[in-house]
Amino acid sequence: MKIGDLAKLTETRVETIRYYEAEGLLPAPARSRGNYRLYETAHLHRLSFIRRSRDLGFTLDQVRALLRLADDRSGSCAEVDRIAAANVAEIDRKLADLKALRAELVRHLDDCCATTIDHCRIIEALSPQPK
Amino acid sequence: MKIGDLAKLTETRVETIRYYEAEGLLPAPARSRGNYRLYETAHLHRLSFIRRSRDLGFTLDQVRALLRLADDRSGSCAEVDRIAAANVAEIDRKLADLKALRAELVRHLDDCCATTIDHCRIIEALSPQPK
DNA sequence: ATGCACCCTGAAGTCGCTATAGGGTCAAGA
DNA sequence: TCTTGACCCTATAGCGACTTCAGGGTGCAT
Repeated sequence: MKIGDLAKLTETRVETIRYYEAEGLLPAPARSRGNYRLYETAHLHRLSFIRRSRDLGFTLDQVRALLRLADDRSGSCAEVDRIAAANVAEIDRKLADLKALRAELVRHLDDCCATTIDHCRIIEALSPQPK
Repeated sequence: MKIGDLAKLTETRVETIRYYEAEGLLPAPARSRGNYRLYETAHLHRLSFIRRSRDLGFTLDQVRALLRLADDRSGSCAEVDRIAAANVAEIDRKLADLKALRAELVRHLDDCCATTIDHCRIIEALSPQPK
């Protein structure tokens, strides 16, 4: 399987696959006579795992750790849980931040009567000295 | 006022202030005999505006636009509203994504009995071929 | 004169890709 | 046989918004 086929199957850009290889996330595959990368099913599985992890918000470093952990089938999954829980905690922080942000922005937007800058509540909210 | 003082007043790192200057967001201040940057109150106001905007999730490009708009006190604030509304829309997209992410992660975490990798629901969820 | 906190510049590093330049490979069609 | 076109290769630079680093200079107190 060539890189373009793998890209289509995993909905990953070709450049991203090469990037993962350079980053050591995906093992370097065999090469054809014409120096094309030739992938096996194992690569497809590994790349799918990586993409799925990324979709769930794990960083590449976390993916690296998850891959390492997943390879030891008899190991404890406590560390996996820890990584996933850390991810949830991180998401919760972002959610809280974004909600507060949104509330503040909407408040100013609602206040703003949309006339001139001089009376714009948004600019006013951003300015250090209240008019 | 030296750069460190300005940094403290605005809770901004010194390097970030210099970065804003290089990016044209903050005008270059006068210099002391020893080549230290000497800031005026106007700089403090402008930097506060920038930081507040960044805190509200605006990109540096948006901040640039807001600063330009804010300078024309008699102009219309419709454009300001547009930028803020775009920001809210962006935040809403991020919120939706994060909520979905969180739900999926938590679901797998709840399922996981925390024994070995071989039975770990999280690893399983990430793996392409269900065990 | 020495130490220390602060300041300077310029360049490189961060994350996770994406894009660009400049080429090579390979199968099908004229 | 030649050419077209889709695909592949490497190496390098770019993105946003900073942060870090290397290698110095300044200014004040002891």
